[in-house]
Amino acid sequence: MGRSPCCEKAHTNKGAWTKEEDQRLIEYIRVHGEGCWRSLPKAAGLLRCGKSCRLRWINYLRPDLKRGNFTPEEDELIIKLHSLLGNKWSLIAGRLPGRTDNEIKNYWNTHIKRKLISRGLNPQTHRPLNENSTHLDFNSPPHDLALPLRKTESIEENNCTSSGTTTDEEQQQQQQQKRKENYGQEKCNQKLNLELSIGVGPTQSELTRASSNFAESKQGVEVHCNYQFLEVKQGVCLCWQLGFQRREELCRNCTQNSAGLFRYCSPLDS
DNA sequence: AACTGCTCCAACCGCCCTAAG
DNA sequence: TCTTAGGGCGGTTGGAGCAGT
Repeated sequence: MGRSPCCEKAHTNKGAWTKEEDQRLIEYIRVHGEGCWRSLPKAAGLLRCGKSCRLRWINYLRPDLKRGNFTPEEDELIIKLHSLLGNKWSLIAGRLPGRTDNEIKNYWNTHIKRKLISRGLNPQTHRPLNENSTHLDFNSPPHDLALPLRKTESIEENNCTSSGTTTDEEQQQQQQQKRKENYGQEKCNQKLNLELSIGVGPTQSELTRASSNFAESKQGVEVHCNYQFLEVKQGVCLCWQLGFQRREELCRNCTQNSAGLFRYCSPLDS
């Protein structure tokens, strides 16, 4: 049994919004406020999916949106935040008032990627393009790591292909693939208590202090973040947890603070 | 003018998470 | 504890607009 669709697709409009639809949506939200997107279209007299209404409002109609080109300061802030957060566009957008995750995502894909490449940097890793990849890759588990089956993983979940039949080997491959895909997320969600933070320098005292917030100017765009810190639970080197370090002892990338927590620390610009 | 290729971005899709029952 | 609806998110797509030929 699959999930029921979010709306009756046969009776909804798709594609570009008309001015009339925009006006109806704006007017409805002005009177009733945001919320309950599923029932909104009917109440507002719109032949649209609730999700579509939400997207239209959040990405285009919201009155607090800042339209227009990104400033160089915003460019740099996005780059810095991406180097820390990866493709967490909503988190990045949260640091750029008036910008939406969709807008930033599009801008990243169309402008900033190229900008970084022209600087000789890999847009995903923020490291030099010609450098051998030795950084922490949160999306790939170590090759030799035996990954346990998740509790929620069922055979039914994995044994169907588009043709409807699979061999045992295919099933195993699919399960392994799925586990690999889940690995990075799982590491972050379950085993690591990651505290992302941006600081101003590499010293130990600053490491402690740097669990803090961004150093922001009045406009919230001037950010000093030459280093990235990832903090993990007591007594375990982060690199070991991720499988990049064979022994639990401290590796060269991690430092231990006074609370016994291990931090991964690497310069963003290196 | 017509065609082609490229860029940009609004919108959609499908999955995941979470709160409520 | 389990199920499900609803919201949120990241990845992808499609089409409008523009430049080059």
